[in-house]
Formats: sequence, structure tokens, C-alpha cells
Amino acid sequence: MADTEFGNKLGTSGLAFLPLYKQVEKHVTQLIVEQRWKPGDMLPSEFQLASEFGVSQGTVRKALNTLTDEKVLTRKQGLGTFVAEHTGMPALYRFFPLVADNHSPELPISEVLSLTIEPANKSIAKELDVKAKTKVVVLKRRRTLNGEYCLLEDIYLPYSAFTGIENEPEIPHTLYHFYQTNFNLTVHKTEDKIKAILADEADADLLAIEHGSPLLMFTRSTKSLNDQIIEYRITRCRSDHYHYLVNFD
Amino acid sequence: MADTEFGNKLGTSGLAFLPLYKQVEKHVTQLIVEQRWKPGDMLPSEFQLASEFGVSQGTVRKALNTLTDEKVLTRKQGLGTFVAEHTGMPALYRFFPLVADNHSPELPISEVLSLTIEPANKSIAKELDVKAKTKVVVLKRRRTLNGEYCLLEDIYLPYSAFTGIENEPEIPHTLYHFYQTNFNLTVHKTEDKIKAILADEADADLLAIEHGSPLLMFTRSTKSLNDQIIEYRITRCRSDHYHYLVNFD
DNA sequence: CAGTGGTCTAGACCACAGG
DNA sequence: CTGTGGTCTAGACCACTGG
Repeated sequence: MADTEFGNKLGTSGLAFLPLYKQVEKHVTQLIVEQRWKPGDMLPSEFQLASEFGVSQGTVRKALNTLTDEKVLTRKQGLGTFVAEHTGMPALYRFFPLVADNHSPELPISEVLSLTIEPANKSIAKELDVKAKTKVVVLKRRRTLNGEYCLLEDIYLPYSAFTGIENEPEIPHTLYHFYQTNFNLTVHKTEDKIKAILADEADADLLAIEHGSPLLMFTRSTKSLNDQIIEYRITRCRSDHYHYLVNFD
Repeated sequence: MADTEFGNKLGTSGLAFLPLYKQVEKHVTQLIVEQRWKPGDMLPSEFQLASEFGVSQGTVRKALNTLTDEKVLTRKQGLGTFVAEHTGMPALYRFFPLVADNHSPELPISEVLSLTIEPANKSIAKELDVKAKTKVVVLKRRRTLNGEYCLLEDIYLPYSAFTGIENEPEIPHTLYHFYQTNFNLTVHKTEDKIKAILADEADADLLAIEHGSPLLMFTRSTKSLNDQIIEYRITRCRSDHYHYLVNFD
């Protein structure tokens, strides 16, 4: 095998002197972003990728395992390596940390209250990392859990990444899967900032609770595989029968 | 090297047919729990451990890297592998997710309101996984952040694991480090359940806020390295100038 | 300089899935 | 049966630390 400093076939252009396994990670991620491999597709075997990239199988393995830990890929012994899909229960609850206090949870039902396209105000523009007055999609939803109104969401999306969303016949309940299949945007990381607030009149009416009830408010910033901010949302949520669950380890 | 089915020197007693690297993980963790290696100590090199355990260096490496990811160990190239200590800024904020909205945070100041030893009521006993009426330590604290009262904590500890705590001259601000150094209990995982509530009169008085203000309430269950529940705490916290920060990825 | 962890390789064998 | 990922080994070389 060509054993020169650049004996591999990865895009080592530029000055990125990263370890080979990191280069493999980036390269594989890039190929997914470019849709060479789509969600659900099976990747070539470790040996095939190794020869394709000009590195050893162990190096490919290390990269694929890291991406599996990050939930970009899924691997099954005897089957193969696949591009992760945001489908199924585990993926559903991965970014939905609301848990019923006692009984087992139903699936949440989402109800679209409005969908408009507006110029971003300063605050939203900053959160989405776009210029002020850029067109953004504003989606307001209400979710029902165990038969009662549970939470309200104001969702902001950069229109440039979601062009045509206003023509979609229906906005499904599972938004992140929808982003992935219809706009090739895979959610990779989210950050929630949580506060306690009192319900204002509008929210209280929509949730059918008393004005002044305590609500959890969390603002979420969501990044895609290629580290672009693709969503900002503000959620208000009653927590008398549910809690927001966080694990540190 | 002895290449029999049990050619290694790990305690493969019982019926635990785990991969070697998992056995190494468990074994190393156990040695830390038993204080053969104390926080801050340097472990033997990978090759020394490999020969000690009767496995290859690569297998030891895999186990040590996993434990490093779990923050049980820290590794530094050229230096060695060390048992992690709950000291320094990163460890301080690892389990303290409260962040000031705008300005950079001060270190939190803790004030002990009371420390008593009581028989556990049913609810606390269940949370600590002990029998009802078992003796538990009840520690109440108030924390100040950026010059204002910020949060109240009711902390419950199983007395059997914290015997003698009532004779400690002082309870330091950094509780988890205190558990580690004085009681050989290293915090490994926590789980927070978050709700929004209204401040009752007692809490409002202690926080110098109005009765009925919204507060974040989180109940935390904490496990040590050997998976025992070592703490249960109920925190009430104002969130008008701070937020609780959560990352999913 | 010697000793440590970090990267990379090559190859053996096992466990599992599907035809 | 073949092909996949999972485990384990052995060894080479690099990068960093401290004396």
C-alpha cells in the first residue's frame, strides 16, 4: 500500500492535519449530508470503505463506532452499517424529554395552530444566525398528552432551508423526521434553556388552564449534521402531570 | 501466553460471560471503589495492567478509554492515567446546570440552613432505596448566585453511608467533592426531574421573593460508582435571571 | 533521555443474520 | 453457506511529558 504521508484517498486538501479516523468521520458525515447515502441506506462494509479511503479496517471501524455513538449511524452485527433514521420510538423520545409522572405515556398528538412566513425580527434572526428581516417560517403548535392540552410551541425555521414548506399538504407530528425526509436536514444536537414562568392569558386559554399557573418554558436551538442552526423553538408546557427528564453521566 | 478459555487473571467467577474489555472495566472500577487506587492516583501503564490482567494492551486501552468517557478516569498523553477527582471548574459545573442569562457566572455560595438526622418517611425511603424509618441525613441549604438568593435544596443521604457527618466541622460548598474525599463516594450519574411550581410562603421568605412566584423544582437522584443511590435532593430555584441548560446529542 | 498514552496497521477468530 | 460487525491480539511508530 502507498505508505507516503498522504497515501490515503481522503480529501486532505487544506491544512487539516487531523488523525485519519477523524478524517474518515468527517468524510462519511459529508457523504451523508450530500445524500450519497440516504437515511436507512446500508453503507459498504468496513473493508470496502477501508480500501476506498486507503486506510486500514481498524481505522474505519473507530470512525464508524464514534458516529454510531453520536447516533449518525446504526450498526447491527451480521447485518451492516446504516444511516440512522429519525423514526421509531427511541428516536421519537431522544429529543422529547417529557415524561408522565406515573402512568405510561401515550404518543403525543400535535395540532398545527398556524403556519406563516414572516421577516425575522432581531431576536429570532440572532437565534437562527441569519440577517434581520430574512424570511423565516413560523409554526405554532399545540400538543396533547394523555388527553389534555400539554404544551404550546412556537417554532422558527430559516425559510432558505425549508423552501416550499407552505405547500406541504400536511405537517406531520414527528417534525424531526419530517425535516429529514423532506428537506434533507438531520437533527444532530439540541440545546434547551429551561425556565419557570407564569402562564399569560393567551397561553392559559389555549391550554385550558388558569391564568397565572406555573409553566415550564424551554427555548431550544437545534443544529443539523453540518452544524447549521435549523430550528429555534420556544415551548411552554404545563408540568403538573409530567416532568422534564435529564440524565447527567 | 496461556490461551485457554480462562487464560486471563480477571475474576471470571460466577456466570458473567462478558467481553474481556467489559470485565476489565468492571475490575478497574471495583479497584477504585475498594480504594486500591484513590482519586488523583496514577494507574499502572497499559502494558503493566495488560500483563497483570492477562489480556492484551489493546483490550486494556479500550476499557480505559470507555472509563475516561464516563469521567471515571482522566488520561494525559505523556503523563499517565489517573482516577478522576471532583475538583476544578469542569467537575463543578458537570452536575450544576444553572447558567446566568447574560453575564458570566460567579461561583455559587452555599449556606447550610440545617443538618439533622431523622428516620426516613415512606417517600424518602423509597427514593433512597432503603427501608422506611432508616436513619437519613437531612441537609437544607440556600445558595446565592451573583449576589441574590437563588435556590433552596433539601438533601437526603442514607446515614449508613455517611456515618459521622454530623461531627464534620464544616460542610463545604462543593458537596460532591466532599462525598468523594470524606466518604469515598464518587458521584457517577444523576437524574433530574424538572417541574415548574409556585413558591410557597416558606420558600418565598427564604429566597426573598414574592409568594406565588414561579420556581423551577427539580428532584435529583444520584448514584455512586457502584450504582448505589447515595443522595436524593429536592431543589427549588428561581429562574428569572438564570436558566437550566441541557444538551442532547 | 525513558516512559507514557495516541494512532495505525494486519490478521485471527467469534457471533449473528439471511438466503 | 457467505458476509457482516464484534472481540482480541501483536507490534510499529508518533507525540507529549518530565527529568
